[in-house]
Amino acid sequence: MPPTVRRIPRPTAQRLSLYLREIQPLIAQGQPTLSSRELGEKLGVSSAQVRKDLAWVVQSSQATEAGRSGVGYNCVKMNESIRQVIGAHRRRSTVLVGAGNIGRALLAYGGFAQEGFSITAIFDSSSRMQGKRIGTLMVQPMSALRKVIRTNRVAIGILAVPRSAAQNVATQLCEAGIRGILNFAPMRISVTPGVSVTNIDMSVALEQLSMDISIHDQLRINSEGAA
Amino acid sequence: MPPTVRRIPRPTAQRLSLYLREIQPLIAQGQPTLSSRELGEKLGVSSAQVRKDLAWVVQSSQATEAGRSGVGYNCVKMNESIRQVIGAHRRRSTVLVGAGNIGRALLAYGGFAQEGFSITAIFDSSSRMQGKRIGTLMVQPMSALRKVIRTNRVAIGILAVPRSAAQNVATQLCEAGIRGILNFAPMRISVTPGVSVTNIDMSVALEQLSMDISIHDQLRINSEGAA
DNA sequence: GAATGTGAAAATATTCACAGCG
DNA sequence: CGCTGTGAATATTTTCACATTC
Repeated sequence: MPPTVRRIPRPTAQRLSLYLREIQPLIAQGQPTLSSRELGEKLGVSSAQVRKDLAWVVQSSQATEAGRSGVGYNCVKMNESIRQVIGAHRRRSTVLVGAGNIGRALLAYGGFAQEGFSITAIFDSSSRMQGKRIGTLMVQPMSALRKVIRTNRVAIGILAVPRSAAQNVATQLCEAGIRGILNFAPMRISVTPGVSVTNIDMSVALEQLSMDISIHDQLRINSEGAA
Repeated sequence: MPPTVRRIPRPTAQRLSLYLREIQPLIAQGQPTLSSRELGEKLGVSSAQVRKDLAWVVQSSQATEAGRSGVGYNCVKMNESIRQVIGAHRRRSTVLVGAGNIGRALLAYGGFAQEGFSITAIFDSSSRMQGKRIGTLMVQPMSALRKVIRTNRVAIGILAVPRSAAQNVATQLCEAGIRGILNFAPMRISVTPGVSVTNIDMSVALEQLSMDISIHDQLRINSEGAA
């Protein structure tokens, strides 16, 4: 039996995306290598952390070559290996459900295409939206969802509908055989086993920030009192 | 000397927002109490975890009363205590910089007001947007930013501008004395010490999801191979 | 010298399990 | 009973520190 292949740690996984975004511009400007210290400083992460993370990448991607002592990591190689681990080495097609502001913001951002994700189709339940063009895509009725996902083997559904509709749409996505859902609705959705969900929840983020501010305040008060 | 008051753990902090959202509808329907098991099941968290988290809330908020054995937690009391810990017990005023799709999505969502956050003003550097009304607010020029933040003691800046403008605006927010920034730009921003930042990064989220899907695939393959 | 790669140590976070309360 | 509160045990993640390589 192989010695229990441990899964990639979640915090590591999150940082890999950040590394990717730092590395890419460097490749564009032709920088050949990058040290763990340099990369870490850009992101406020310790160099040891970067090396541990990249060690996971090398292991998981079965890359032939890793970093070089005294030199650093090869930017191009690292980019490829990280993208392979992330699963962004081949394009993943997505559908967007909900043609409201969030949906349009995503389309406008566009950085996705560069990262290997492409939006295949847009759906909206409102007949007012249907048939409208957003960018190069036409908004389709929900009735077309299942077929589009099946025939294009769409992996990811982006759920950008109001809370009240979210669970219903999530269920439809699951039934159509989606593999993962990026959920912008401010609620937990339940899905078929085997379907992954990532939540982007602006209320939670705002409250997190508020809490950080409160904590900061308390530290300030404490240190003033102590000093 | 007090026995080193440990800071609230970050994962706990994130879950508190989720607890809040589950509790609020229950209060509205008049449910008096909630057990850690019930709350945990709604969110896929163990009951022990919920109790540990709520123990932090009780400690940090210096609440007089906590849960009751055999009964559960008082919904109303818990709501108040959590909001106090989060710093949402009194309204925090925010400004929105960037009147694009993300900004409008935030305004349209509106759930913030209910949670104790209110958007005081909107700014945009484009003269095309300036003077336009979005909801009840008028888009103001960047030149007004500093004064509005100072005079209204605005705590939070929501940064919804393109990547290229993000660092510049962040710096302006810091100089105006902002306490925290909710950053939607797909990059790390650097800020004055003492200013908190929370990032909402859609690329990172999408890649996280992609990775989860890949991992799922591998498990499937492995277990098929093993079986 | 400058950097990687990595065990070992430390710090954090989660789960267990049970005494004790209502 | 059912449920909280919490130490103790476990698991996970980060940091340290150093032998090793270029």
